[in-house]
Amino acid sequence: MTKFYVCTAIPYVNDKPHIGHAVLHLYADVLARYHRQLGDDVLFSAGTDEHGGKIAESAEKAGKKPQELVDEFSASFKQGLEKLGISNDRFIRTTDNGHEDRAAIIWKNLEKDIYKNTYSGMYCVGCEEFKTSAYVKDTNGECPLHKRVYEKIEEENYFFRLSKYNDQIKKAIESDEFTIMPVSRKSEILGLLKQGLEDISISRSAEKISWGIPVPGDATQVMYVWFEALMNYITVLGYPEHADFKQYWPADVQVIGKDILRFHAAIWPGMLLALGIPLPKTLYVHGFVSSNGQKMSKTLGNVVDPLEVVDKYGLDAFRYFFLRHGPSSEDVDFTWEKFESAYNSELANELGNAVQRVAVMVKTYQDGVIGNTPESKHDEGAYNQAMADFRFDKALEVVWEQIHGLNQFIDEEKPWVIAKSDDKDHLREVLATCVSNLLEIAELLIPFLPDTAAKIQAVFKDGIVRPFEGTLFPRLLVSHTDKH
RNA sequence: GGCGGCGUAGCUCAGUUGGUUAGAGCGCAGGACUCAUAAGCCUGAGGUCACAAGUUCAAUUCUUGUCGCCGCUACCA
Repeated sequence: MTKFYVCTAIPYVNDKPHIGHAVLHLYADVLARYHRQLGDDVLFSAGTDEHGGKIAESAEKAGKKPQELVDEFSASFKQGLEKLGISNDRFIRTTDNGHEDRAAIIWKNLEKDIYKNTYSGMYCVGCEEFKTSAYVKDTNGECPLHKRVYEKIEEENYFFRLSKYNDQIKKAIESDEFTIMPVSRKSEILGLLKQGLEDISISRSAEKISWGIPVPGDATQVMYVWFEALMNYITVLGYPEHADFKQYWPADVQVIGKDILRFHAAIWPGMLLALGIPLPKTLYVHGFVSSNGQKMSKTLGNVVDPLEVVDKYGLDAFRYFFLRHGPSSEDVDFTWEKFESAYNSELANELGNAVQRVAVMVKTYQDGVIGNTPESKHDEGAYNQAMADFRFDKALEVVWEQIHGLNQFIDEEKPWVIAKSDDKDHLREVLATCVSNLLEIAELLIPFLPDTAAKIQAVFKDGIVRPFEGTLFPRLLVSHTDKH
């Protein structure tokens, strides 16, 4: 049995989950479901990143202990995943004992490439990152992402000899031994590697940032949160000794957002090389979700809550929109107008209505009896290729072509005309063909719209049409007005 | 400043290893039908393929330049 290990970046939990997190997990979920359907031994891991100064700060503001704060936020992330139908097998928290213990082991195993040095620089607590002097100057001394002034920090830190692995990483990426998708991201990181990676600071003074995993053997330092968070992809498998690690590593796909490419395509592979374990096979990098072409932000007031969409239109409609209209471009643009248009024309009119018209005809003309369904097998090459390329939009396009084909078939055959003749056999044959088409479509939809696929199967499965309550994707009558 | 990408029908995009009529979806218009969630099906609409120059028998597709947009990165000779 082929194994398939997919893991998502673990969100930093100093705020509630947003639509970007939803999309991240959605893509990984589709891969997981697709590979389960193929019969692979799938492990899908997600989780939350919970240490660092920013969380300590948020906790203080909220008058809570860091642990309380991350317990709350982590729980809301976990709950969010459930509501989005994310089928992750594991949920790791970087405050789990298992992760903390194993992070210490990893640190020890990396020690040949760790050294102490004095670091001095401008630091943004928001980014948890030191900034170059040029960048500081460019941004007028204030982080544009977090709207906060940089702090000058000078301290002794541990450093990781990342520069040592520059060429190995580059080679692995160039040769696609470590594949980065889409290709534009591959060239982006190769550009960076061409300039050469510098060693990175991987610890912080425990005095300043106490909310972190202690550096083994040095109580004055805690691990830099990013350095330690990256380890989750193997600590969740029980690195180094657990059977799961041997079974599932290397990851077949790691799914991340474009903002953290550098950590996953440079630092993380450097760590793995230093540990002497294989690199992930593929890194899939997705874009952001914009709204009307603009970045979603609280100040603009255009933030869309994924759960609001799910509550209003249903889970599968949410999944559909981002899978069909997402991965084709750098960023997916969400507007209620676009969403509703896709919902009505593609889900309600084309798919939902096709299911309805077939079900009703079988019921009306044949008392619900379908009879023997012929084998329906379209060429799924394009679909599978699209899945291999992470082009979920293209895969769905293939499915929708098939839906269109079914609607065409119905219009050409005109079962309602046949029904008026005496040719019962022909009618039965035509309708059975429609049903087998729908069952095949349902099969293809399983990774994308699991509930819808199950509903379609439930209606047509056993040779008779089972009544189903309600409507698959009821048409929306009222149009939502987008606020600007 | 460096590296990379983009600019194609009203909108979102695909495509051309250079060559008679440049494609899809949405939107729009028209048509035939009625099983269905007033859904579905069919047809059509004709865009200087950013601009300029160059290479070529021939460029939207190659080269260079200009303008505009975006991503990464940096201040180095």
